Amino acid sequence: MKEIRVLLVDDHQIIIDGIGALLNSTDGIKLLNAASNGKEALEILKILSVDVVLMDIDMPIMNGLDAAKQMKRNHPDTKIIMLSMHSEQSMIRELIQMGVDGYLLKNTTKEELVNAIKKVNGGGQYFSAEVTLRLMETQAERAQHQVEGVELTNREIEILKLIADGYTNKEIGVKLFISHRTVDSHRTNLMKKLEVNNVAGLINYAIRHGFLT
Amino acid sequence: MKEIRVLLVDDHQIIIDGIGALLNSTDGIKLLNAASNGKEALEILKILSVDVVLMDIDMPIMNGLDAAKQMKRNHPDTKIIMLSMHSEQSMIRELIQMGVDGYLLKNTTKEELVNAIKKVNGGGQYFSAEVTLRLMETQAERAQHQVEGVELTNREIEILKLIADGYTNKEIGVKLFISHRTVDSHRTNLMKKLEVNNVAGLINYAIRHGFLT
DNA sequence: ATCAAATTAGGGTAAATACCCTATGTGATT
DNA sequence: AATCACATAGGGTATTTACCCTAATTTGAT
Repeated sequence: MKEIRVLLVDDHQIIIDGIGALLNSTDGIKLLNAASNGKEALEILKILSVDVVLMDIDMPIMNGLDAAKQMKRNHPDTKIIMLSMHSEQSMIRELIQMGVDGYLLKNTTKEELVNAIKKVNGGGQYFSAEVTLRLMETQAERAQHQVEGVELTNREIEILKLIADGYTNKEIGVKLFISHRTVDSHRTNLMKKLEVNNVAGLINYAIRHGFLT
Repeated sequence: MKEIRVLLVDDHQIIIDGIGALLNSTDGIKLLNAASNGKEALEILKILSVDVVLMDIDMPIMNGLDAAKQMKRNHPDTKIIMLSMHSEQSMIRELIQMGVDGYLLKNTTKEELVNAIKKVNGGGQYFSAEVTLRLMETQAERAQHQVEGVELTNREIEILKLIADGYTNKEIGVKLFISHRTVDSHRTNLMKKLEVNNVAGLINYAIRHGFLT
């Protein structure tokens, strides 16, 4: 039987080493190069033939979300499993709509990981039980702000980071040499785009999308 | 030469499996049971003799910070290496003052990990280069709110979570059947305890200490 | 039984945010 | 030339937060 060619994408070297050690001792799975962010992963996909991409969501330079989007466009046959260290409630729906084939939460075991890789390689989907649960809960309870396809401008991201760092509009204005009213405008636009209505919502978004180190 | 007995503490099963696979293939290191939170780890320490504890900071039930504090009190000979997935700026000083023997950031390699374990087992300290750098930067630039030995009450933690979820004082009051002025009192106390002065600071604390799933 | 901590709650005020609105300049695209 | 996205900025207002203060009640521990 042909080996499943797996590309590992994670900015945590220790996880690459760890999962690498796990998968290399598994028959039927061949681990290719590892990439430390989405951009690198896309470069590798241009060169190598990959069956399954195992990718973290939170990464610098290019996050897993954007990377998955591009991969599905350029390499529709390559399967993608997202491996998330947090449990991002609202993002899961977006990923599924995007066509991601699997989603594993942090408390995955070696067995589940191997199982998931084999399943998606065979054309199936694999979502851990916790994800499925959370999905239904999201559907039922929450107003589920999906915020699909939202794009923030550079200035907005810059200001979002400063808000998350605890600076007030006035302080941000001084820092960026603009009026605090302008900062307020950006803040309002951010909240409208992200469908939240206070600073807590903004920060939660910033965290989920890796704007905070 | 005697093997180094290592206890792994992490709530991410995949990391336990991964690092487990790494360390089991390393001569001179014997991996004991793994624990998924600080409380479990302390239970294991009561029973087994452990040379080095390798522990994540963000964990449910009992986080790495509190666990390390207790370990240093009850088992002063056991060495502790903190393994952090984020890069928490302000926490590092606190850990060092607490007597933690090593601190590794997420982008650690297998080599560095093994190196660190051997070094602290021999009575030394090991801090990754990035940590040292960040430490000096913290010392120079930031106001470095250390917040050492701060303890939050159950009610405070409950309210902190709700604030981080984006609820206003009024909404929290309705939820908990108390006056919004009481919520404000708790909010004020939280900010005083944590030495921050707005909701962003509170949320950042909540995240660093794993109060947010 | 007593004491300390936790939780409750309010008075008062200044600052900041949230949320409407309009409007201008700039640079890229068509 | 016209359009559009972006960044800029202000008017106005209601709400919320931040930060002082005091104080009563509850709860748990010695």
